[in-house]
Amino acid sequence: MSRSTAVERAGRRAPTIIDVARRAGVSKSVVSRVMRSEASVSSVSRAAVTAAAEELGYRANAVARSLVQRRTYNVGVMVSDLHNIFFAEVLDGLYAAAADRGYRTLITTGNRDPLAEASALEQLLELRADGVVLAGSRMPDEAIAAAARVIPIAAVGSDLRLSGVDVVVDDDHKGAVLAVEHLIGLGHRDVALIDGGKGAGAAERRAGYRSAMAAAGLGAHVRVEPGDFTESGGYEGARRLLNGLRRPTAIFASNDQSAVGALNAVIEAGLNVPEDVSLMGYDNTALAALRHISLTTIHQPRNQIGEMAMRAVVRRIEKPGLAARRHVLAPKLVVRSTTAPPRPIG
Amino acid sequence: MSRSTAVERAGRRAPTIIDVARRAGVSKSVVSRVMRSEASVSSVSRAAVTAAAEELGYRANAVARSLVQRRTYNVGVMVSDLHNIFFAEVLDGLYAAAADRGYRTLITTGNRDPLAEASALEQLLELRADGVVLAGSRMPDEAIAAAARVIPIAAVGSDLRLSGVDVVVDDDHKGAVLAVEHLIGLGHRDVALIDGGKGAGAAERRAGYRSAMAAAGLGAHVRVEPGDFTESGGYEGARRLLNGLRRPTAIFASNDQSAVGALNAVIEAGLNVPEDVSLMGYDNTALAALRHISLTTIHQPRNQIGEMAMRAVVRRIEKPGLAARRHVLAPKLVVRSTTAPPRPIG
DNA sequence: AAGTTGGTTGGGAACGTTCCCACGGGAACG
DNA sequence: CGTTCCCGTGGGAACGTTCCCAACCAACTT
Repeated sequence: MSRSTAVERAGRRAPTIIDVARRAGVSKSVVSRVMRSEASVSSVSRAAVTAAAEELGYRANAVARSLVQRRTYNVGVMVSDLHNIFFAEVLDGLYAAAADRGYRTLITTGNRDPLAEASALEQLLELRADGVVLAGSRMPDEAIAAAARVIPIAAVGSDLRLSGVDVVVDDDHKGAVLAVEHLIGLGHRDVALIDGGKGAGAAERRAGYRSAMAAAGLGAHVRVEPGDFTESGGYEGARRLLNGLRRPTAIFASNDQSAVGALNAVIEAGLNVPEDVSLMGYDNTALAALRHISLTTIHQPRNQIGEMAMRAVVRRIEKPGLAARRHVLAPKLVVRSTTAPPRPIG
Repeated sequence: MSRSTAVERAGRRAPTIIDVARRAGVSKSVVSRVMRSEASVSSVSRAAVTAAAEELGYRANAVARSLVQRRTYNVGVMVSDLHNIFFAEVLDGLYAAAADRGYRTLITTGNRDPLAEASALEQLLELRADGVVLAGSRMPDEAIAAAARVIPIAAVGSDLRLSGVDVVVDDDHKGAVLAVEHLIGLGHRDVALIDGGKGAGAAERRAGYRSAMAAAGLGAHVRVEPGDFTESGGYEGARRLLNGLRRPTAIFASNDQSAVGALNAVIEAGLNVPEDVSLMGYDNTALAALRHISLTTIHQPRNQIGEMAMRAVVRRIEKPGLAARRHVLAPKLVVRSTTAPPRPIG
């Protein structure tokens, strides 16, 4: 087999720093200095190099640079599920924060498959990313911990408790408390929860629901209906709740997706939202904001979550000694049209 | 300044092929051969190398490999907007096709900003991606053409006509015809369009609407209401249509997002869908599938679009001489609950 | 006048691989 | 028994940069 690659056979190779140097009549060192906009280059040389580079269509080779610098200025982001719009805004925050600090963001995904996630992470390590952000990972803790020994890692959207990994989470417990307090404040007593099962943050939300109910003296009214963060899970859960003996006057679904399913079940049962049943979601996704749905929900500062995660990783890239931390952000209540006081008794 | 990088100061450097060779008692060549699973290595050496690599936690350095091979086996994907769930499924297709062919997928985004898109593309070129897929790009044609001279490029989700760039599109004209024929087949005559403005595919959908109406002898009933592919655009458009003199019995919105806005306007006007007004969208996004919305729409084979695009790029990476092509895929009608025959007159 | 300084330049080593070539030794062959 | 062949191996060059060091020249200082 010939030494030349497919790409090269195409035509001429991409110009290198040497080609530019030759054309500009200077040494490769000068070209390198101009490209990195270092100060100590005469304006004559600088102009010659700039012109030559322009004429040749020269583009710096990040691969070679990374090799010699032993760092890439890339931060890898492993997104468990690109279908989940939640992560889109997190990515916005990640991007902005990375760009601010002179880093690029490289996205890979595991398509919700732990095995694929592990291989995506492995890929990032082979590419020698300087740091990694895991968004909603479902990998086993030990796999993450092993990687964290090699490279700074931050995790968002999954509440793992690993030393050596920065974790950025919304305070789901507090968010759930906010939701339940809102409903109780409207006068509801029979507030049921549609659970999120093993989903990210579901346990905290459940605990928040329980403690807010207890704090209001409504411990006896606690009712947790199984669910799984999906629309159909919400639908089924709401149906069971509505067919039950004591129909709740308010339903708190663990996320917006399942709240939309629940909304449908309520309407199918011939009931009105919010007159007959109040309904809440969690996450404040684009779904909740749709006029046609207009769901009262809890907002997570997604953008800020991404920003914090990137900041945490970069901080530890640049000062490798530092310890990883846990960053907790405050959620916010967003009132829309699906919650109202319960019908007066009688 | 010291030569050592931040990463290195942390602790020991990542092990190299040389470290493995020393520990296994062989030369670096043998290690390299084992890592690339080449045949001509004795089983003894192979075992020694494997063990040594394992013990040291050796991981191949893709940066160094890319440098010497003059190719990275990375295909860059520039997604104009990660918030658009449409692209998530395209990405699935891209990923699967890339993995099949031994390539990795690197995602970047331009956040709908042409300038940011251009710099994202530039970044991919500096990283020496072997090829690029543009998903929904809004960059000027000339910028794309310039890049296409350097590297194989495929575009999806935007219907540019550039030689040197593979283009994969859904046949939007045909999709619109499908939609209108469905409505006409149900008995509708007053079918209005909520337009997509300058959005990707909007012009073709408009043309398809017009020609299907004309073909059915309903040219006089053509009514194109401005819109912009957003929910609020759909809402406003539908309001204007419903307040007009001759209220349409069916509304074809240029995408699902605007159809949901229109749905809301119809309901607000005290009308029922589909009894009073039939409603169609386009794209078959997750939104349309929600029980609560259950929108009749046109399905684009998103997964397949991604697959085709990746296949096209890889084909030209491996045979640089080949010409770029245009690939057109067929859309499909998906009937749900928002379309029905019009009310009988009288 | 000689030394010092500072700005500018060029060359060589290094980064961690892959690829090519050469070499040695045993098996197969004549 | 000598030649040829093949398998396994090792070493050096190359990939395109950055970084360090040395060298040069002009201007300034003492």
